Amino acid sequence: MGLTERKEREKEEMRQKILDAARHLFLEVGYEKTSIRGIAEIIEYSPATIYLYYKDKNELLFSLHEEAFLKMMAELGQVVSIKDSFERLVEMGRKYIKYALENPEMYDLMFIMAAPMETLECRDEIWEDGKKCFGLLQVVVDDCIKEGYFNGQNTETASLTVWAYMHGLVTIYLKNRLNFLGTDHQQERMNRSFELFIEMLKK
Amino acid sequence: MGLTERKEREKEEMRQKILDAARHLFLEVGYEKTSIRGIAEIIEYSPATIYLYYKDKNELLFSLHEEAFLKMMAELGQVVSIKDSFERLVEMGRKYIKYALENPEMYDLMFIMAAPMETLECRDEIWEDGKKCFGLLQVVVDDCIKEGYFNGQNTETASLTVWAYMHGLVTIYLKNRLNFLGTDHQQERMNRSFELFIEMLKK
DNA sequence: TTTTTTTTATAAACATCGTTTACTAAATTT
DNA sequence: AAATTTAGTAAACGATGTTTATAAAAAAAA
Repeated sequence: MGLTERKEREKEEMRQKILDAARHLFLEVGYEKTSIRGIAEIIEYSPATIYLYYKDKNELLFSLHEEAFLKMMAELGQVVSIKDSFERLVEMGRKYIKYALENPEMYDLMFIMAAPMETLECRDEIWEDGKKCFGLLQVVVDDCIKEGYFNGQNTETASLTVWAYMHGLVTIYLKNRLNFLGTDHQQERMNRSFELFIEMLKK
Repeated sequence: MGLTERKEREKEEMRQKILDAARHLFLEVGYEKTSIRGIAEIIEYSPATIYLYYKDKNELLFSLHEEAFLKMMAELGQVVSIKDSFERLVEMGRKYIKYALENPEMYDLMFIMAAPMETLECRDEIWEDGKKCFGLLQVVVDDCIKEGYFNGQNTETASLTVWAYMHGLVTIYLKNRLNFLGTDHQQERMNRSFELFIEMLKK
């Protein structure tokens, strides 16, 4: 009779409403200051209500982290239009850096924070978002391998190596560990390093 | 009359006592559960007393992070005995991985957490520990460059590239972002990647 | 040796936080 | 219309880092 459907829809709307508030706070004031109480205030419900829609804060953060992956993958996916395989990989790297630097809080959530991973562990699921995103990289790396790059290494190893470098580069910067080099020109130094890495990949 | 000296010594002893308790809790139950109250209980003083010796929790974590750097640098420094420059760099990489995997909480404190860096920012000092540690790497990389590696790149760029890769590799693993590959054999996959990276450095 | 002053320590409180419990009011089913 | 399920909340619980007012101990000055 369409009643359970309406209920289901309303429930989903409420979840979305909570998520919107969470995202807003997260981007506005950062992770540290994003509280359940703060979210509750924005949506004008009591804090306890949030627990009717999300098991705990970790689950909420996990949902946010899923959203962030969708956005990042949409941006990384744009490189399909590039014909040359290696140039496709290079551009993907650039877009990865761009995303990380423009969305530092989300990047943290996706690849550093423990919270979202903990919801997976207690249900022992696999990390689907990470797997899919890594898959995106693997496809491009595989194309490069077919053209003779990475001298015949297997796709997974080569992809992991590229990812590790990219991730290391952006997190060193985002977590302010590049401060001992002057506070200026840090991004220039990153670019130089990125170009060297690209050269190394060319073998 | 040696009185101020004794006072100074006692003050330093108390700071050390607090630091010992903090380190103990940190290694025992992890960062998340290390609280000022917990530290106070161990040393059998009131929580407020700790604030007579450390400005805030960040400063305490900063002291811990300094200790961790001393230990890491002692371990990385062992490679001086290796004659061949490139092999010295490789071994340094292995030791870096080893340290990170054996001291995950301390590694987090040194290179990921915001807290210790914040004590620097409010006094706008430079990050001496990071600078020194990076210097250790630079010396080894520079020796490699002199022997023709990194085809004539400048030392800083080459060092940053190596560090970024190493840091990325260990943090992806430590922060459980390698879980989508089976929960087993993760360290094997890291080793394969490390070896590929070494090959890439050989140009 | 008193008396004053400085240092050291703390109990209690403040303002947060994530989360749970007991309860009410509204919506739905019978 | 009565019984039952659902949605929402106020208040509390047990934490957290930190500050303030106050007391006790130690050192300096008288």
